Amino acid sequence: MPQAPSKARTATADEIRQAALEQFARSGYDATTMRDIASSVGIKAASLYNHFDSKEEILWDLTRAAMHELAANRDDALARLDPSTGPRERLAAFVRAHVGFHAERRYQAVLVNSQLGSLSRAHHRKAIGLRDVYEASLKAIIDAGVAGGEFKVSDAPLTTLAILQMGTGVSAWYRPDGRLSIDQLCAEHVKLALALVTRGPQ
Amino acid sequence: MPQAPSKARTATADEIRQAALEQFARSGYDATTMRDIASSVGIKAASLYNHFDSKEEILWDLTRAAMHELAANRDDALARLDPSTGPRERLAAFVRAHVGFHAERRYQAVLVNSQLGSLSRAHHRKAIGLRDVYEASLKAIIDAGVAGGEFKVSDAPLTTLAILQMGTGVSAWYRPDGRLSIDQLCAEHVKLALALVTRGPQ
DNA sequence: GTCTATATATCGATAGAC
DNA sequence: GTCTATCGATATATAGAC
Repeated sequence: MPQAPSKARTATADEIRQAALEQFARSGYDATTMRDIASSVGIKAASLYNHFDSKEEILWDLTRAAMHELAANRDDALARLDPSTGPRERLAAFVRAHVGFHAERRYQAVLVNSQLGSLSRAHHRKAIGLRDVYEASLKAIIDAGVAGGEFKVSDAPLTTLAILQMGTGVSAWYRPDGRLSIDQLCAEHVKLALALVTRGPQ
Repeated sequence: MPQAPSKARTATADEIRQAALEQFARSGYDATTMRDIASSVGIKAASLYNHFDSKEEILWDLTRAAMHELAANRDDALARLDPSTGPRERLAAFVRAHVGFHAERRYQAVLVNSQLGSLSRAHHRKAIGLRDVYEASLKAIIDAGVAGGEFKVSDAPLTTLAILQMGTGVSAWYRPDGRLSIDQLCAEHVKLALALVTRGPQ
């Protein structure tokens, strides 16, 4: 399958991606220099320009890939469900995919959650568009649950953001050697999300 | 009452604080230059050093103040409650204070939530300490509710982070001319938080 | 306390040899 | 595709006149 219009997928370019992703996520885009990235790869800064046109192009390449993979991860999870699956299981699948991504691929998640402001205006707009579509896909699941009577929420847009935000925050503190496994983390977040759409007698 | 060991409270220093806070929050610490801040105040960059020793000192002054005011805001809200008030109302008061701060003073909130990494190591450690204490104060409310049987949670530490994270996210998207007033926003978040600690039959 | 002028450092990016 | 060398811009911060 042909590649989307990003740079060629050479071994060195992938090493640059990996080094830049880790450093952008850990130190921030502005605090990371082209010399830092090159040093991690074992080459000189000038050589980076044989693979990417600019520092911002590296950030956009990584951001765009991360957001597409986040969406693909959700699509995979939902596609495995039977078409007749109800909103509760659809919400659970979304939350498992969302939280799993934010734990397992936290560098990509941190990039998407905190470095969009360093993109060029044009790329920033595209990123916001992708984010809006992602949010809308959760909103649709919640709306369907409300329409069918399975969910009860006081404010659907706010509940959507709250569920996303709980999972997004995982990327800021999750560590592979932490108290909870990723599976446990996802399971707990499914319970939390279901509690938010299941207003019992309080 | 004598001032804590930050810089003197002169009119110009406060103008610098205001300009720096807004620009650090909107553009990020690294992307904001001393010239930018000075220009907003109507002076030259060199003159900033008559009021602050360094750019990082401005950031720390703002961050420290924001975190102390966030805690004071919570203390005020809890102090207004009768000592015999139960966990549900204590949690509600905490969430109202937390979300209200993140909406009403969103520049300060953004600083605390996304610019800690630009602090010096020593200041960063202090900030993390303040954050941990703040998180622990919510955890204590939840633990008390669980111990008394009013709350039911599957994982108290994770529930604590989830409630904080929902409110923290507000600072990223809230706008004064938005759909919900701050009071409405706080009320909705109280409902969300109570749902997370009130596991009814799902 | 503000200014002009500048020190010193480092940034992203380019030129051209190999 | 990598390197050395460097450009040009800009950053934080300082020195010293007023």
